[in-house]
Amino acid sequence: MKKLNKEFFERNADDVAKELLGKVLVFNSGLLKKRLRAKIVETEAYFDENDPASRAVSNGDLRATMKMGAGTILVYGVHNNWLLNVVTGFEGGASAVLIRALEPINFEGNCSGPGRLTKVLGIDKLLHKKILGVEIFIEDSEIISEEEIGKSHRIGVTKDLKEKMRFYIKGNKFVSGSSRY
DNA sequence: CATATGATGGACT
DNA sequence: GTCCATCATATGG
Repeated sequence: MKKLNKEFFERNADDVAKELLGKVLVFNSGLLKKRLRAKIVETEAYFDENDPASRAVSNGDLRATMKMGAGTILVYGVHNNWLLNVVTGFEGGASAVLIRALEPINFEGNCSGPGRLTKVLGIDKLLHKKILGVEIFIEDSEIISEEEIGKSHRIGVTKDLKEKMRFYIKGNKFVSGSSRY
């Protein structure tokens, strides 16, 4: 199975977010000495200064990180959680895709939620600003058709865009969900 | 150093 | 649906 290359991420964040559904996230856990694999089932797209929900607006470090090359890993800490993102678009632009939920393939754990999945995998800010490829990368896999992709507003965001920027695989039980969603 | 701030999660009505 | 504990940053003095 081939790794997704940089070109895959050098596109609009919403396109990347949609196509990332069904792909396989691979995380080489040095701590567990194990290669963890999980299917991406839920994502969100974030943009630049024009996106009121993006932390690129108010956070200098995140803005700088999102303007780095496509395929850069961005780890955002909020509340007591780490959220895993991948920088998208071209260098100089500020956009990223947030990985919100995973379906575990070769391990056990509740990965239905951006904070949960990082906790289960053991991801923290050590990965911040690293490039997708060694510790963590994404493999090409099944393609989710447009009809199978559900869309909604982004979660927990105070000021969201009119556009629906959250994408998930319809009917997948690993998609994060509760009364709040 | 002090303080404000949540891309959350979980408990509760 | 609402409420709130919690804590690693970012930022300003």
